[in-house]
Amino acid sequence: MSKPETPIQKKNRSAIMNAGLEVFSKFGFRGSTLDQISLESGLSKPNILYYFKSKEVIYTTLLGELLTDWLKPVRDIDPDGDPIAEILGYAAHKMEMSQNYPRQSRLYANEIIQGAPRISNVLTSELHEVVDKFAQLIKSWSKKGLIRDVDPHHLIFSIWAMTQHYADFDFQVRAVLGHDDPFPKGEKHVEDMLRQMLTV
Amino acid sequence: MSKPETPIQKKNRSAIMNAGLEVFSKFGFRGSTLDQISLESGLSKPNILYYFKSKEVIYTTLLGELLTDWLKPVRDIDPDGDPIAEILGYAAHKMEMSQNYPRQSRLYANEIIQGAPRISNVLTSELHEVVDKFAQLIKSWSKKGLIRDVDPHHLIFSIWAMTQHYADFDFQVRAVLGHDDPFPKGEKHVEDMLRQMLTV
DNA sequence: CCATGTTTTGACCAACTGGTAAAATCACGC
DNA sequence: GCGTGATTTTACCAGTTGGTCAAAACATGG
Repeated sequence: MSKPETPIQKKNRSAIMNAGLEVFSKFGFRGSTLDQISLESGLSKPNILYYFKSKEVIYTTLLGELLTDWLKPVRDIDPDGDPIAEILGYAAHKMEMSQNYPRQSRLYANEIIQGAPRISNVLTSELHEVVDKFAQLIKSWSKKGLIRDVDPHHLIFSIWAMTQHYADFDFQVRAVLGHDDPFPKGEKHVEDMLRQMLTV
Repeated sequence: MSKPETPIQKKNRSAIMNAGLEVFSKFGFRGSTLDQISLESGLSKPNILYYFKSKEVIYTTLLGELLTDWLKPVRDIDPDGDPIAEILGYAAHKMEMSQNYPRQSRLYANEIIQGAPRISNVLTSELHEVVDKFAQLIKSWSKKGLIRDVDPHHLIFSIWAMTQHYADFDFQVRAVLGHDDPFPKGEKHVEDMLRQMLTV
């Protein structure tokens, strides 16, 4: 029914989304202003509000899109695949996301640090559920002796932490490394780390 | 010369520091207001500015204290100690800091996510230097065959990431775990992970 | 209990904030 | 090239923000 989107709408909406991501990922919801988004997108403030009815709607739209992308790769893990390949594949995927979409990662980090005021329900329902399922799968792999005996939840936290670190703390990582690019080596390191942890 | 601090100054300054930490760690510099700090500390806004000349001074004072605490445990690593014990000890220390001082960790995370506008010089000088020294030490341990051959810088990133995750993403961790307390198990997991990674 | 320095408050300000309303401009099918 | 709806702008508003200032209240040693 609802949406025959004109090309100009498509263009402007996406410009706002992009500018919003840029600004919100740096300063969080409270620290960001419509003027910043206006400057970044090249659209006037009232024009932005013509496409999104409030600052909050821009923010929550971004968060919504993000959560979908965030949960998908967990759901895509194949219970019948090779355990170590599946887990390493998931980590590699997250690593690519950190490399190619660091702003999304920082937006998410900002939201969680604040106490996830706008997505706490998703965390306690959808995320909780999806992660529990993954954790059970890991447990079952352990029991079958296909991987080392590990705490599944904390293993998942480690994967998130290590991979997202390259996006969220990008600035620090580069400051410490100097001119050395973080990525090829970081990816190998994370893979190595997980393989050591999981190989029986 | 300068500072015979009266008890009342001491009390109020520390109340402001504490309130500032509470607020800034949640909302970052831009997202925080003096009114919030005023409410949190119980001091009126002009009274706060009587003790610190601006919002920025409160923030940078907090960051300064933080960086000292942050760098100290890296400097305390004993080059002549047992390699695995030293590295695991450092990780355990960071883990305790995440448990006992999560707000500091989140304040720092917020600053880095923003691109570290107020501490980039410290990162590229002091932190860079301290970390390089630690990395060299790790490298030398590897060469002597005392630990596995690992990328020292990325190992350090992993330790930071895994440990700080429990502070920065506390909300998510608890949402995923439900009622299960993150800490005793998280600590064991991180230790296990690092031991597997480092043991030859 | 007074004098002096310290601490706190109330009143205020200019800049910025998210958002509105209506008029002006534009795009496009006819 | 015209009319209609989509888009953009201009002008504006009320609330919030960081910060100032002078006066008031307080503390404390003599």
